[in-house]
Amino acid sequence: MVRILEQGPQSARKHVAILAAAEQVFLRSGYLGASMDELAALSGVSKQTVYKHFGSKEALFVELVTSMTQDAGDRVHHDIPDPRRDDELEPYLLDYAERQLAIVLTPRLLRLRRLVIGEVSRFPALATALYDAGPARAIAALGVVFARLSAEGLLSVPDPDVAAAQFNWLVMAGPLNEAMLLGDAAVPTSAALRRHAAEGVRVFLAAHRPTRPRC
Amino acid sequence: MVRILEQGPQSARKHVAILAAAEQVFLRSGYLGASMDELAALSGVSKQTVYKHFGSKEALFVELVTSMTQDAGDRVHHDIPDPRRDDELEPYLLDYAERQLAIVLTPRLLRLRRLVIGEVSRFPALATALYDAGPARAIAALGVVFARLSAEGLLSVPDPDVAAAQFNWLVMAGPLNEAMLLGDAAVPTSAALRRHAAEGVRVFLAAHRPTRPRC
DNA sequence: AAGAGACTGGACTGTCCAGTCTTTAATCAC
DNA sequence: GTGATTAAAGACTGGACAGTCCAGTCTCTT
Repeated sequence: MVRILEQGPQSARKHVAILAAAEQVFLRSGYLGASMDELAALSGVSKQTVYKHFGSKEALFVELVTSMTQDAGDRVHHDIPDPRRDDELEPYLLDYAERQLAIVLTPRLLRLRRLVIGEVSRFPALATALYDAGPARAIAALGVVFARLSAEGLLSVPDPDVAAAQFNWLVMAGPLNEAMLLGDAAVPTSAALRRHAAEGVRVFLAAHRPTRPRC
Repeated sequence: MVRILEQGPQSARKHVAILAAAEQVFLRSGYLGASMDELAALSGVSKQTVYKHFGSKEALFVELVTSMTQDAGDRVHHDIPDPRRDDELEPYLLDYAERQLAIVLTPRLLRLRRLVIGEVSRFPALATALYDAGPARAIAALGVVFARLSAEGLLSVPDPDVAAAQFNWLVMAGPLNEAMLLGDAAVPTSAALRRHAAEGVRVFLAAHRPTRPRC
């Protein structure tokens, strides 16, 4: 066999090939619907090799889902700036909302989410991990920012974490729940998402901007 | 329906027994994980009878899910009063929010939702039906109310349907998404849900109450 | 170059399952 | 009461699938 690209040791290459095939097969067919035979064929590797690398269908599934979950969670929390002045607040929230929407509404992640939700009773730990790496992490990070903004008087929130959760869902919930049930094709265009984000930010700021002295 | 009744009460009893067993088995094990043998045994009926009544696993699943979806949708929209005066507004929204939360966060409906989401690619129509009977219907109904309230000056919303969606998700999204991923045990107590609803209503009204003349 | 370990292909086991078929029991007409 | 019709029970079929096994080949390291 002539190999054009020698990308490191064979074993490592097969490992990632198996993971790539697993992603495709599991996301398409679900946990029970996925066949290890098909998966092995798709990764261009023998079944034995799959079992050598991952032990069992269950273990492969768990490893795939946790790694996808971690990656996605990390991607969201990558170099977010911090608003300092009052006129930076709205653009900051807008940017944050658009960024989060763009990532979470990726077809790949939507399918992952559906898969994990459908398997909650079989793999509760995977769902918890997704919640922690997703909404929980995002809300916590936002809560920290809101707490500071509130202390500095740029924002008036009684409870920063509550406000963070409200902002998060105000922006995310509509498109996310639509996408969950109506399929990947129901994800709005990025222009529509930008408008949606702007409406969420507007309401949030209308409720939480510090009251200015009257008259 | 008529056909069933014509076949005598015994047949009708078996029909509902099968549906009850199907609910239990499908909600516990998922579509692929559910076994028709187990389902038949649980309903105290032979497999032949199951197939006589429903034709196939797929047909039984579709009928079960659509009927549960319809029932749930109808239950939410049952005798909702209408706010007339300004001081009725907040109690109305609170009551609506609590009611909606109480119904949607039922373990039975949560499991149904997980099941349907997990089967989006296999049964897209079921998911669409759930979206229409759930969020879409709730938001549309709320939009009508908000439009009237806005026309009467009790509320200040640029777009009633957008506001309705925002209110809906402000109230529902947090608990619902938690429940989706963290399991039925993660549903807050009704007291906690009442507080959560109150916070949602507070923010919504802070953003949308008509501006009063100052000083 | 050579040994250690990874990989292959495919056959194989045991299990499970949707859906059907045959046999048995019940129900009706007369 | 008897014969005909219908429903039910559960055995059965064909196929799929996770995971194992094996004999022989290939790849990496030293």
